[in-house]
Amino acid sequence: MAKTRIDGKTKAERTKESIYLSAITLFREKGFDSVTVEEITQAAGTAKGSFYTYFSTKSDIIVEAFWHIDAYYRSLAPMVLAGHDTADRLLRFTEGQMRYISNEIGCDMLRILYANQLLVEGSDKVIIDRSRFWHTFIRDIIAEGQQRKEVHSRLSPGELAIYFNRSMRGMFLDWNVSSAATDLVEEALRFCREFVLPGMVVQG
Amino acid sequence: MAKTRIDGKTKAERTKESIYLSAITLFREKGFDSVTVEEITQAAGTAKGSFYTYFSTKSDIIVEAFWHIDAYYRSLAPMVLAGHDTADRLLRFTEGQMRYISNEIGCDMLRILYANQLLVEGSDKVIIDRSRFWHTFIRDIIAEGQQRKEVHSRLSPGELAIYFNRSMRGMFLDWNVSSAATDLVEEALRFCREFVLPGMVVQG
DNA sequence: AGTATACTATGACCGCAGTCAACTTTTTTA
DNA sequence: TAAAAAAGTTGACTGCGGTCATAGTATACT
Repeated sequence: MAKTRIDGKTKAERTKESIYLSAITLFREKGFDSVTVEEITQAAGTAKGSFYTYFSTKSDIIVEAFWHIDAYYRSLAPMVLAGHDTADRLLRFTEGQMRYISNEIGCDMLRILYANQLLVEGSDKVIIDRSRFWHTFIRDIIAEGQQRKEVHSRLSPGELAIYFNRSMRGMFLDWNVSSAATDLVEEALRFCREFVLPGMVVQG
Repeated sequence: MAKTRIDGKTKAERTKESIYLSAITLFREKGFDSVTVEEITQAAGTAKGSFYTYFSTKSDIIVEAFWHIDAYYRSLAPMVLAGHDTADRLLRFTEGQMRYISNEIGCDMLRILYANQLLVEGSDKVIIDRSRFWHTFIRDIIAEGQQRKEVHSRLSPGELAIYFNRSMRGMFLDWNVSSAATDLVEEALRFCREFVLPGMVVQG
């Protein structure tokens, strides 16, 4: 007998989703640190122990949320690909990304994500995963750039994508450690345009 | 009346140092997570509460240790400045730095440091502090490079130093999140030589 | 010296993330 | 459909980082 489904979801799926949604809502309302796991499960109508059936740490909620961000990045694709050359495309993507992170995600959630990725071993490393759209999209833009002779080819597209995204992670880190003291979009575009891109794109 | 000193140190200084040394020793022996604050203070011959008279979190011990690292970076200066051009110098510094971090500090301590800098607000942000030798030394190398026309001058030396070091923080982050899956020295030199420097130094 | 003031030390206590053994419900097996 | 196995649920419990009121001890003041 197949699993009983309500609204197309098994009981487990519904419990997990309920916990996830309660958590996200509470984090937004009160901030990560001011929410307890007990509070989350109470809001979700279940017991504390159930949280750990579906998530291995409190911050895993945020990791889960970041796996979903690719959907947003995908939605940027048309606007990004409308850029007339590789540098323009990478700048467009960066602008969209930074705007989303600083406006929708926020410094605090990014902070928790990065700390999780550093401290929690064995968890999926969403920030460096190469199967994410963030990576493959940048890689494909670079690959096309190389074909157009707009990007140097001392390195493969995959490697260049890793290095480009690594630089952006450095940007995120600095922004976070400085407690969002600067405007992320502005600062990232400058960093990208003046520092990162000149080494990638042919000429300037 | 001046403070009573023993071995040139006040009582407070001796207590703090004793706690610091016990902590560092225990972290090395058992790893950060397996050491409790109580254990540290016991080894230091004092009470748990005293730890928080001198340090505001357990990980502050590691932050303290990182302020001292500049002494090591300083010792690298002659070897670095023997480099025949700016790119060579930056590579030499990077090699020394990465070798030190991966051999002497280790992935785990770096992990704790970065997590601390992300999570603990109000603490001194040692990883991005611009008065540190790490920053000023790189800045000065770049400034000389600009005078020699080896480095482009779209950006000031200070800004270029921030961007260069930001890239290295991205490197540290990736290395850490991947749990030191690659050789830091090798990977950082490649990243630096093939990706970061080409955008800074004139020509290639 | 004797008192006031600042600095230093203490450990019981608190809050919360994370664990776990017992329990309930669902699914599979026969 | 009944028994066995697996999946999901529970909340009391543990361990530890961090706090705080209290106590102790130096230094400064008169």
